[in-house]
Amino acid sequence: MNQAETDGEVTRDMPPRQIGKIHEKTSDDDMDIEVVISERIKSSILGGALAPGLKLPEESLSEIFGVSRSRIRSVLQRLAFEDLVEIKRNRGAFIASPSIREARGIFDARRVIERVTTEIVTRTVLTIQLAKLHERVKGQDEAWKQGDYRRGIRELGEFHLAMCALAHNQALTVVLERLIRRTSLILALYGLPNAMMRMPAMYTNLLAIVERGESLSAARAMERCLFTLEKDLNFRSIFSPNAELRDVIHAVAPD
Amino acid sequence: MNQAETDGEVTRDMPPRQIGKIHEKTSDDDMDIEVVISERIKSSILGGALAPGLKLPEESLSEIFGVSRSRIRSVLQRLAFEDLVEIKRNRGAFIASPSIREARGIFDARRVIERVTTEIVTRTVLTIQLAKLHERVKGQDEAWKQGDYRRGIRELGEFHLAMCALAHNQALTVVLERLIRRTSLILALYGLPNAMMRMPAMYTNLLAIVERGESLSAARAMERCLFTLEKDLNFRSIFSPNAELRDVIHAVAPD
DNA sequence: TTGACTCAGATTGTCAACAATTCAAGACGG
DNA sequence: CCGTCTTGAATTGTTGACAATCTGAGTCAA
Repeated sequence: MNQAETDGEVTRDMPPRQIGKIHEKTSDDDMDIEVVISERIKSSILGGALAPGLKLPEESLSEIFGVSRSRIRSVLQRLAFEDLVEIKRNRGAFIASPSIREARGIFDARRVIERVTTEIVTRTVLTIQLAKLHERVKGQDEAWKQGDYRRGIRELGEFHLAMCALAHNQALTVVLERLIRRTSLILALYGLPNAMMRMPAMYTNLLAIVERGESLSAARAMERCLFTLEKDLNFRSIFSPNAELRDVIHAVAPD
Repeated sequence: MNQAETDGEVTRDMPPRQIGKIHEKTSDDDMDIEVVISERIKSSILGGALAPGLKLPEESLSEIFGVSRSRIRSVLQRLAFEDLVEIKRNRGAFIASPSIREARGIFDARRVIERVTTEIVTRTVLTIQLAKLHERVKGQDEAWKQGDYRRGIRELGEFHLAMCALAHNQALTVVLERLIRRTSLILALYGLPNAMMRMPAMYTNLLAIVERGESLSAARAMERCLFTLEKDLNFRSIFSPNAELRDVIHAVAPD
């Protein structure tokens, strides 16, 4: 998130008000090419199209996206900071492959954080503010039913993030965001679609408890959601090991 | 931490055992120059020698350290991910200047996490494992008394990190590490040396409670430590605004 | 056959020149 | 005097060429 601020238009200091015409292209959809590429690769990884440990050669990517290698290099650097790829010195970038142990640790950490935030939210939030969360659950449900695994994972992550955001602690939200990214990768690599379909019901239940204001119970319900997600991981997923990078990435529609 | 793994010797895959002579310079203290530069700048910032918001021009740094601009560029990128500097597109890198609001958020987040980890540690740790923590407190005490502010802050951070590490949750430790880095910056910029001198006593007290195994009480003591740190911030510290970058950075001994 | 060495081919790391952007100072008209 | 536009120096962004490094196949002796 920190890095996301430094590129694109967020950083641009807007003048307090428009005084005459300043520049011609004030409305930039100039969206940074590096962000686009990075999102594209991220989608491919999170869509489960790329096997963990797969190498991402700079030149292949630079040809695929039609930009110079240095640009790709910068993108890979960014993805490395997001823990989606792993850069080994003089050897290149590879799709990250989180271990079982690491996955367990991530879920442990999330339970610690989300237990607390859920409790806070339950005590402070107004029912109307939960509308967004209900939407996420609905979106997630649709996604699973349509077999859109990638969207399902995204909606699931955004549900948790939105919930945390209601606790109004910026630092915790940033921290959780990182953990959620990592979780999304884990789900993409090792999650079981069938198991996922049971999640929306659990989230609906969680929201009902939140609305009733039962904070401790809500915290426990959140913990159960996370336990369920963790329980249904399968660390022996199969990937097609020799798929062509170009085909795989092109096959994934940009978000 | 993720990034720290990708440079230096950690990444190098050592052969399972030495078979004859492989390379001549097996013992490399070849330590990556970028790491050195990055540590140097970090020291200057955390030593409080550089004012928040100060610009870090690529060329000045490249002259100071005698390396090409691209190297500096990469270093600044890394420091940006560590939240020590802020990179604004087309405008360069600046020393980060966290706001009051942000500082409060950081401490809130840390209380949530460290409350739990302290409780876990108190329930599971053996007294002998606390030796390292006692050392940190001692080191911190010495540092404050000698007026070595930078070391004091470092020891303080490492105390908290070491405590968290005893809870054996890798993911939480990584997350806390980030928050501690940010806290160190905040203390360097806005902390009051006099107020800091009271900390070692508080930590000693905390450790005593941990040793007695009173987990809830320990968690509360940890919270009090964090509250005290937060309370004694002074957001109007004065910096010498026109110090020469070269002098300031050279004046700081590398760690 | 095994293990150590050698040597291309491929891939990543680094650099220095060039292009694009920002920022501050000055000119200009109202 | 205020706001706008112009201009140019300073700074950052980008590129393509070159250097350093890794990998793996092939060679050779034991």
